[in-house]
Amino acid sequence: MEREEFLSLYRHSIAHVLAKAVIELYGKEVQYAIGPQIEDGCYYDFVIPKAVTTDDFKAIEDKMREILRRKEDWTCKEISRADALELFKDQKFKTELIRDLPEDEKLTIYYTGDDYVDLCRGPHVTNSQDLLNVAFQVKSVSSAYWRGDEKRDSLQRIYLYVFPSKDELKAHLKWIQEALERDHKKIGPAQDLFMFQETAPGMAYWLPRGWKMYQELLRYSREIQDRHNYEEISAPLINNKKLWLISGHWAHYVNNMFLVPGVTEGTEATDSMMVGEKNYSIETPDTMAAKPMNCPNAMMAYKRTVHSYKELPIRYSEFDVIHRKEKSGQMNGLFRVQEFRQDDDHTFVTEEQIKDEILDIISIADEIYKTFGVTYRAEFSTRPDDFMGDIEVWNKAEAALKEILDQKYGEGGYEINEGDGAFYGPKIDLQIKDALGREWQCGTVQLDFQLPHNFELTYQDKDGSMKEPVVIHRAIFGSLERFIGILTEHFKGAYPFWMCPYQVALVPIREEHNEYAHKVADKLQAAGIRVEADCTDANMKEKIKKFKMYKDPFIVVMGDKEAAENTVSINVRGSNKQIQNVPLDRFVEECVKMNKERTLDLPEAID
RNA sequence: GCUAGAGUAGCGCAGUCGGUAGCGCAACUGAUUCGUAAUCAGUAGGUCGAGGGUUCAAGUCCCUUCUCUAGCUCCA
Repeated sequence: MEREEFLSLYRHSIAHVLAKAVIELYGKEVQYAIGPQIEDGCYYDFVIPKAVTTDDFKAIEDKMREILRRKEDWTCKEISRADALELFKDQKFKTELIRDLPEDEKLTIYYTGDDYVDLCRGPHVTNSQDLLNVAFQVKSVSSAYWRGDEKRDSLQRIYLYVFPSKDELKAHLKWIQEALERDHKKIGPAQDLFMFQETAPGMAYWLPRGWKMYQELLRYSREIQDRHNYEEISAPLINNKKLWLISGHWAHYVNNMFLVPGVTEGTEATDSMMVGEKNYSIETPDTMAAKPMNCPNAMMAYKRTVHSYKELPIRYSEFDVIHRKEKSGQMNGLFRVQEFRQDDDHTFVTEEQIKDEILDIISIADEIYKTFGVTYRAEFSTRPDDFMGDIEVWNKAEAALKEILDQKYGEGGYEINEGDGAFYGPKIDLQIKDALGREWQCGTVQLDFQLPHNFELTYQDKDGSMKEPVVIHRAIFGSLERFIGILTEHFKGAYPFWMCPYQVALVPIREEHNEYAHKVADKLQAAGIRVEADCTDANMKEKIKKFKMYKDPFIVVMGDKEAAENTVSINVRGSNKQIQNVPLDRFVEECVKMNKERTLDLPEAID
């Protein structure tokens, strides 16, 4: 049997055992919904009269083991729709599932023993005995909405780890443990890169070391964008409500925006407005809002003057700070924050230019991701039901995107999410995994037919007629914050040389070697290398320990010998060996080269 | 927002049955001047996330609230 099938069979069967255990523990009034397998096990969704907590995990596991030891037979039966409805008449979720299946669908049910039955396609084991060697453990409990809809029932979801053997379960738990050590929320503050503080939830403080890295990423982004003829702008961080009314954000996004209420003395709050079912009455004519996106300002920058078709594409990039208010419980370290910068761009193109422009964007993405050695997965999201604009334009745009994706990743080399595009246009998202295997959207390329329309943007075409440009929104890092979070976990805090806050750390052995240390520091600095030195009277082991903690790529120790011979002794990050007797000039040269080439790995030797 | 968990010195943690808050590292002072990840000695550091309640007495029990973590939903 293939491993996949094996896992599926066992994990899915264990889910049934979990449901049976929960019912035996908490009574017949338990409502059980669905229990699929997932990457590291399975889960099952329930309505349980009591809240399940970590204290209950052991009881659940024990009950499951007890059930397995009964060695009950699993029997499968085909059943009519009517009989199924009768059988599950007390189970509201099962009833809904049955009703949603096509009339002629053959229904199967599985009995585990004779007192537990579940609606299920199967297949399953034939006797609980087959599951006795399977290793499982309750992982966690969380709330989950029935059918993923927050307006419907809130269920208790119990997650299990399930593996074919104890060893594999153990290995998996160890992997999780190691992943936690890569956690950027631990590494970041430990290396003095960034921190969070209660008075500004979801908004990072960038500390001196982290800010150096941040600036380095910006520098890299600018370097590439210059090469591709992007022009950088910067625009107001807060804008009057009028702008958001035009862009549509007030109607579609106001719940995610930080408002700056009007405070002009004597101004009546006359301008109340219904958004959904909420009445915003605090507004005055001078109500402002922090920008959650850069697009409206970019539209205004374009609109300041008339444009000829000869000017297009026009690429306005910007790195301004944006704010998005999130519901509590949604924040997650740097992965999900309320204040961040994107490597954002709005490109204004003619319809004919869409394809070439997107090819160029993808080539930029490939270049950038390759520099970091991270891999990504592309997702294509197409026209949703509530789309706006001309369906012909949509079709053309989707066809163009699809052609690019097929060409680039091959058919089936990317995921298609039908109907998942934005109401204003289709999009391509680039997803990257974190240490725990969770995927985060980083890069995004979105076509927009709506904003140019709302802002009445035009260009004058060859024949003298005024036409509407298409806007491409794109970001490669996505948000700098999220990307740095991803990189931190990817590199476990040992970043590539070129982006490290400090690239070389200097350790003079005794105070009399400080003079030589200053000379080395000056030389490196003059060559554009970020260098830090510890010229205190601490002993060298302490100095080395501190710089190891910061994961500086090169720790250079210098004593009598080095000062006399004008050389350096290099302790390379990740290795206990030293590279000795390297002439100072040769070392500087090597550092400059690594910066220029943005080398991923550190050298084992410097000849 | 929902479910569960967590919050004690800068960091990592201990604190039993409710009885005056402790350890290690880091910091500071002094000694040590050292060849590749923890030299020695001393000193200082806390409104126990915040607010309220119970009690003679609360880090500990109860309520409210904030922040963080995992997951759900939503998103870059």
